[in-house]
Amino acid sequence: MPEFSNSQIAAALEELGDLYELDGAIIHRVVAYRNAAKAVREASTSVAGLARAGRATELPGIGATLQEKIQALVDTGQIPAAEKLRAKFPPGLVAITRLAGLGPKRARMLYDELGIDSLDALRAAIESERVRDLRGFGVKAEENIRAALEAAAAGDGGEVRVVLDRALAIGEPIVAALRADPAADRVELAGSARRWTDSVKDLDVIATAHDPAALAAAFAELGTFERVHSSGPAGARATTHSGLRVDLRIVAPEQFGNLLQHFTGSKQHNMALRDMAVRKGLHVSEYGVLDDATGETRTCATEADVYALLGLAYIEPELREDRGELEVAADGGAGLPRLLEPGELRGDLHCHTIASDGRTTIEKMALAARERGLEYLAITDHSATMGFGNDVAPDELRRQIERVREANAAIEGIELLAGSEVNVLPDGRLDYDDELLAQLDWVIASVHTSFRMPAAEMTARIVAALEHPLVDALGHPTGRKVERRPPYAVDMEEVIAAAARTGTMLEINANPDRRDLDDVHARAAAAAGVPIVIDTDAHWPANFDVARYGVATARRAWLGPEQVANTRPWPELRALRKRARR
DNA sequence: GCCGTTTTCGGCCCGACTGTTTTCAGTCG
Repeated sequence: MPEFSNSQIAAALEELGDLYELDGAIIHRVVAYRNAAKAVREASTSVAGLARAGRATELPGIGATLQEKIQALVDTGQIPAAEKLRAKFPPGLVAITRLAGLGPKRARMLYDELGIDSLDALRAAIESERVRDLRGFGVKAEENIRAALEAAAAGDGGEVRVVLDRALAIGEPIVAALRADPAADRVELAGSARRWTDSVKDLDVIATAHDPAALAAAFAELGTFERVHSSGPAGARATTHSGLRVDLRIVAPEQFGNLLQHFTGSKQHNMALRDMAVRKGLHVSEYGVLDDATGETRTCATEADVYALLGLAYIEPELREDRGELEVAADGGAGLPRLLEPGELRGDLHCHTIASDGRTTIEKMALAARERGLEYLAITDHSATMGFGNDVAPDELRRQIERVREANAAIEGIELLAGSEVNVLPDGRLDYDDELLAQLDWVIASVHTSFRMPAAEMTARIVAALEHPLVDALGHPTGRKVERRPPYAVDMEEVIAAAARTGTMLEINANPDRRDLDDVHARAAAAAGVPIVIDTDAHWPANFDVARYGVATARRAWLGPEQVANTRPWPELRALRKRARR
């Protein structure tokens, strides 16, 4: 029986929740499965291992029943209840619940009354106008289902998420323009963009204004939009030329804190927050906080007031994911981390030049890094077996080391380090020999080939690289690309344990398309005592500006400056490398 | 199905919108 990963267990629990929902279970039971799936997905250790030891109940939202079901899954490969329900409901039924406007209740009605068990069967029923006669449906419902089916067939039925840098490239200028408008008072980007998630579905902007209608009109007239759906004193709603939906909400100043808190989310954070509030007789919404004791609704001009009113310490937006932040904030807030700030990174340990697939010279990269206030920069072109740009064969690397030393002597104000991003071969070996690696100041090992190896082999391959005495850090550890490519199959718990054991650092690659380690893994790695490095992987001078996405991932991982190695001056960081500690 | 400085049983976030209904269920965020 191959080991189940946390994400596989989480997917099984999600599916079981969906099946119970179709089966008509009370919603709280369904929600319990979804909460459990979230807890499993975000757990910092192997849930399969926990379940086998009978300890999965240590995770929030997992009790005796779910412990038993997870144990059955990891021991036998299946959950009996899921097998039974799968036999009861055809897989096409779940596809129907995914259509816009249709949920489990209505899908079940279609199945029970008309035998509709697939999208094709649903389409046929719509064509023959049989759906309109069902209780709770009508002609309008048929029209909406027809549109949802067409949207699904055209491929735009699914959720389209935009990687954060593209979304901010749209959202930040909108906020700047609105702030500059004479009608505006306060303007803030809210939503998941404010929490710096990897990608977003839409943008939410929250504002106060002394002339709301004028601000909404100014918003509607920005050249950014292909279409403005609505505009009035309460706000406006529009879609950009690139298809991103942007909502502007304008609110009275005394309610600004409530609205900003609500629309910053996350949904999970807000649900847990409201649940905590209810226990104190308080009811939180975007409009205020209703107190059962007085029957009055209090409004808040700032978010800090909202949290204070609930007896909570202020929680930074990046932490609002219901990953334990509320419990810590309720306990006085001393357990909330002092998060890393962008200006605290002193160096960058991963960039490329024309020696491999970068687009400019060592000198130009050095000047760009210095301009951004960095004290040191490692030049880490790809190693010999890479197909990117010019291969850096061993002799070429020797010349590159010389070039770095010369540039370092010529350029004041920044220390240049000779490094390499060395490929980890499928068998775990590196493609330079140790004599050459030992001449480098900094060695990053990365996987760039054979992504589809089985998990056990990939894990062994990466662990072998971590055990190499001259590997200082592992680059983009899971190989994922945000919204484009899932991580390769690898046991990250084992990788993190190996990094901790060997004293190898793990990278948060700041490229917004990577952000790898992700927030969950970075938090687990830091908790295991692994030093984190945040690198831009810059291929061009302007790429150094992506550092903020790496900082954001670190903040979402609860990291402070002491856990991020490149907040230290180079002499201190140099001494942290395992080769210096032997 | 989970959980408890109200509770081991009886709760479980809140509001908007839609379309179908004669007062509300289902879906969505």
